[in-house]
Amino acid sequence: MMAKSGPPSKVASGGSERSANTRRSLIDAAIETLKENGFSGASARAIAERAGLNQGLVFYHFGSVSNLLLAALDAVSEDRMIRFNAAIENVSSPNDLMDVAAQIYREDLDTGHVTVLVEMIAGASSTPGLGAEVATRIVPWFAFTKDAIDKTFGDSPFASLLPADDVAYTIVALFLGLEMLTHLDGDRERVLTIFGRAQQLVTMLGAFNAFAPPKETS
Amino acid sequence: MMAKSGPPSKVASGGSERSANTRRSLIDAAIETLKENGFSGASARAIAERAGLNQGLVFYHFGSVSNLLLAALDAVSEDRMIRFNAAIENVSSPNDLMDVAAQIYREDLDTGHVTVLVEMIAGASSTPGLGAEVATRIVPWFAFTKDAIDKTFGDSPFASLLPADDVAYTIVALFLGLEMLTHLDGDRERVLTIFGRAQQLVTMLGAFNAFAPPKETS
DNA sequence: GTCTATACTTGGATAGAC
DNA sequence: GTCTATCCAAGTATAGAC
Repeated sequence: MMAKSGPPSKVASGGSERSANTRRSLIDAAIETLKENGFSGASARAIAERAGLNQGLVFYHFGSVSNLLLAALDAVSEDRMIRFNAAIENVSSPNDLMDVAAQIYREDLDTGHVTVLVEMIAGASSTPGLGAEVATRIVPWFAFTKDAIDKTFGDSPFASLLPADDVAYTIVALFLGLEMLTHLDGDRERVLTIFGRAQQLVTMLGAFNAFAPPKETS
Repeated sequence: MMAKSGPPSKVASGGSERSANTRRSLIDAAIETLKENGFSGASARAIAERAGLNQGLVFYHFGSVSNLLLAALDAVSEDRMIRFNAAIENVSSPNDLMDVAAQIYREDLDTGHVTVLVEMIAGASSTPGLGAEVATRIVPWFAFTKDAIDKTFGDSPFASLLPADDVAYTIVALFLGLEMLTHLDGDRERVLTIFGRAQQLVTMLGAFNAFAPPKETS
């Protein structure tokens, strides 16, 4: 039987290596373009130029600019989830979690991965149907955050008052908002000091309620 | 002496009433377009069409699309500041403030005013110089939030641990993030219950620390 | 002074080349 | 199957009409 025709399917199965390389280049360029020029600057031409490829390839490989941007969001999400899961692997106390949260925030600022998410959310209202696609792709971020909270604050007296999924929703919102503001004013340090204060607060409340007995890091 | 020529100045002084009306129509249409179609959908054509005006008027009255969008942001900010200041007029306790915060959030969801801000922040990276302009226009939001915190939490024991301006920065970020997520998933109720829980928490910590003696609303 | 008709540029999408 | 040349729509901006 012969190889099938038409544009390559979303799944990478069977596509030639050349095709896969082109797709990967476009996705990488899309991520960079979203970070530097935002959603409204992420045109097929701008992305293809950055990748050194013909802009028509965007439509051949992904069908539309929106689909390419969603593929870029998928790539970023996957990358982040692997990193996040590794980061909370050995975390058990609220204090550990605060350390990890600050570390992750610092990384996100450097890599600009949250910027991609922010731009996609903000840009979603421009194209019918895009919002739903983006919404689907955020679910893992909520799930991850909720797990991290359960893992560390699960037996705290606050747990009954504050359902983990509502807290997770709030934390994700806070990350997005802080990313936006930091991106705008360029004041990295401010948010890092805010994380420091939050950590003090957690420590204080922990000692107060005796749900997080002081223990040395590691 | 004769009336001066050229495009009308930014300040409304001296401009004819007709000019002022046109400008106002364009600004209103720009706000609506930002809310419904986002930054990337807010083109001169889309805005002018919504206003029932020729798209060339955008450039005559504002010089560029970016300038019109900034004027729209100014209008929204001014409107919100008036409302905010009225809202905290008679507020003194943390509990009152939480009530007002929830009320303001509800209004913002209805009017979509925060959406305008979010879209402008996210869209700022597309055009050189726009970010700085937007940043300037957020300053009053921080200032307002800080004042509200000082007014209600100023004599709380937390005040020394958490500087009001850092808290204000965080609260603004949280509002922006919650707006984004709510806009995306359409789940109004979720955030309102979150506000409810936050209020419980404030009450609890207040009683705990005896800085907010229970008092009936009004 | 205000606005419209027109010029030019960029973007999305595809027909056809390899 | 992969990619490029080309087409048409949408965007910004201005020259010129009123």
